Amino acid sequence: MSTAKTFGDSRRPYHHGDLRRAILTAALDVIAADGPSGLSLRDLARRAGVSHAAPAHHFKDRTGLLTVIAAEGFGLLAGAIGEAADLKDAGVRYVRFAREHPAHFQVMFAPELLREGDLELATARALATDALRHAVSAVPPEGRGADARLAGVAAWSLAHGFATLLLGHNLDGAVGERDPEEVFRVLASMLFRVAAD
Amino acid sequence: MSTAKTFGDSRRPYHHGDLRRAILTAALDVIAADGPSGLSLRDLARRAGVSHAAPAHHFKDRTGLLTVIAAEGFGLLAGAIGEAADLKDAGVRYVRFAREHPAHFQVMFAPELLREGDLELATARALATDALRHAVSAVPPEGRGADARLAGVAAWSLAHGFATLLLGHNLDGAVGERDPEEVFRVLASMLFRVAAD
DNA sequence: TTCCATAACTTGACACTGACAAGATTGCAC
DNA sequence: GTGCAATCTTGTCAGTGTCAAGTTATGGAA
Repeated sequence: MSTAKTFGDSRRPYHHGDLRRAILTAALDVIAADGPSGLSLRDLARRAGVSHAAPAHHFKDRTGLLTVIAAEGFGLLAGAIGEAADLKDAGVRYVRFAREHPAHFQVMFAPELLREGDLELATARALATDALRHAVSAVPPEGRGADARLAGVAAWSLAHGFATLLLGHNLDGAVGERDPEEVFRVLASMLFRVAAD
Repeated sequence: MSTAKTFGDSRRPYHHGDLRRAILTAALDVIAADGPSGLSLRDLARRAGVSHAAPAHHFKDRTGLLTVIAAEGFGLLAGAIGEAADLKDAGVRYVRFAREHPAHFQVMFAPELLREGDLELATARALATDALRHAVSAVPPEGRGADARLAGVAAWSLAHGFATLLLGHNLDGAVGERDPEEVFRVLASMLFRVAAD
């Protein structure tokens, strides 16, 4: 009933309660700070106050943990892009997602760290690409040149490159004090002049 | 005189001869195949047929090895972009560089794996950014909107995003059988209509 | 309420890794 | 030739991922 499962002593309960989420959030912190290479399951276990083998029960592997994070990321991204008004807005939301969820973003595009066959990952990724495809289809044909598919590739490349360079601090000088989203709006306008501002 | 320094026996010589380069190329192979996370100094030592601590003498660290690779990459990239005729060509060369040197490319933009204070890295990176800046300045003002700096950011973002997504096999479906460089040319044309083909 | 199947977690072990220290071997300048 | 510095080896340590086997709690059926 009370918070302490065991008698009123100082020992922590045998069951953590929400270890899975605790490890996930700790992992996101570590990745955002030091990248996926700085991640250690044993370190996450220590942060959560559990034994070194506890994480394996929830995620099987280091790869399993990262795969869950990637799938979660694609789900979040799909939700964000799904609400976009037009393609430029989708790009802005893509950049916003990368800035708000840098750990997810990094892991999502590090295929060598993921269990590529994972079902949840595949479905979440499909959701995100569908959302992108839908945003592309909303652009009037005269605004996107001959090939609609290439317009999508262009938009994705621009947003992805901008987000990646931003997270890697490669644009600190160029962006300066300006809001990165506003800067990206300018770039997007260069790409699709029809759907301007 | 002969290739075998020691008597005609089967034992390898104490000195490798070109261990530094041997380890570098082995590292590039591993990274291209499995990413930087798949890199192990001991594995590289085994491939080169030397003891496990030999690599440390040439690169100090795992970080040191990766920093050398990144610096080499920026040097190669600067050389490639420096020969570009215009900004679109610079973008094409950027994409070509990423495809021809995927290991370099990955490491160059993984700052958490690098010794950021390293001098050779800083100078090589400065060379590359200068080459990019120069390519941007060659675009006529009416072709690049108000801010020249933003035109550079747009071009860099587009090329970087396209290259990154390409290496991650995120564009396999969209590019199909076409030559990626030709596809990128189309994307670049969308960005800068003035400097069209 | 009792009981038990199962989920959640621990303990222990093994092979592997990066890093450091100290010693052995070799080439090269003088 | 001789000495010195660069190159490479051997040995060791702490840290990591992963597996196997045991311990503890939980939830539902009887």
